Amino acid sequence: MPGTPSTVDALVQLSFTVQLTLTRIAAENDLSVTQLRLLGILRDRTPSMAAIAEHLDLDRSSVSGLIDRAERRGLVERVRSETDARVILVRATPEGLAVAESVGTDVGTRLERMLASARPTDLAAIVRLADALPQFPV
Amino acid sequence: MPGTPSTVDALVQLSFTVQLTLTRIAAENDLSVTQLRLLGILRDRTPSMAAIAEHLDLDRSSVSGLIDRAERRGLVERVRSETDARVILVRATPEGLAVAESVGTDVGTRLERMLASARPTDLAAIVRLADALPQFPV
DNA sequence: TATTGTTATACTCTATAACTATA
DNA sequence: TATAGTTATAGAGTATAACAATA
Repeated sequence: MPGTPSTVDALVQLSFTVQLTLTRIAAENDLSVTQLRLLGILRDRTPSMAAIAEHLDLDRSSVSGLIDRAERRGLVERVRSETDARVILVRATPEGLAVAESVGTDVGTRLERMLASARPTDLAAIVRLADALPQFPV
Repeated sequence: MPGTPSTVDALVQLSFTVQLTLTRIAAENDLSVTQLRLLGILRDRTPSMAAIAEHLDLDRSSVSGLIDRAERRGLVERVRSETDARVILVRATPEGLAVAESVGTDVGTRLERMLASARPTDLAAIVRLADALPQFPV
């Protein structure tokens, strides 16, 4: 009984539990989940506005506002591309990086604690599933 | 290697994939994810405003607005409780129920399709995990 | 012409604080 | 006093449409 209702229900429930954890950690740091995701991206990249939009599956106009607010808070900065004058690159500030590190550690700690009682073989299944599934749904 | 980074990463990624699916299905039906969840709750219940707030982990004032908008669109209706004059119960209209059914089927279909290539034993693990984990995180 | 990013606008979602009505 | 719900307000997030600058 592979793709049964109970499987789908479990997946949705699991997803909301994770999202609620992320929402709370974000709120504790005065951030939204979207800002959290943004900082996660900027930990190891300096992407263009367009690349961020694609990554977050948002319209470019939404990203403009997102970066405006993050910039106003000193978390990121806009940098002109030197090879294409149309392009704006977004880079985390030192403070932004510090917040990203701290929040990332927090997420790890909280979710690991949540998983503490689970069977190791079930956790291995999660990793296999995430690898097998398309990151962007059809 | 139970609660390792890779496990946490997989869980977060899985969660965002599911959320993206839900967001898209909601958008196709001109709904938000929150309205989707609301309709899901009202499929088999007629809860009070306070009960909805608890279920969705929202402030009561947020639920007031949520129900305002759903009511304006003819999806739900407010009903006075007959046992406590302070309480307002929320009931899905026939149209709201129809939308809830349709969307519910859609979610099932899309997620099952997404899971089609997964191993049955991994899906069983998902169900066990969802059962074992606290629905409301610590 | 096509692409990148912004702005104007409008809406949903959310919380805090102050309020009314009922228990 | 305590609880249920609403309103006013403020801000974040999001999309669509129209725009300017650059390729």
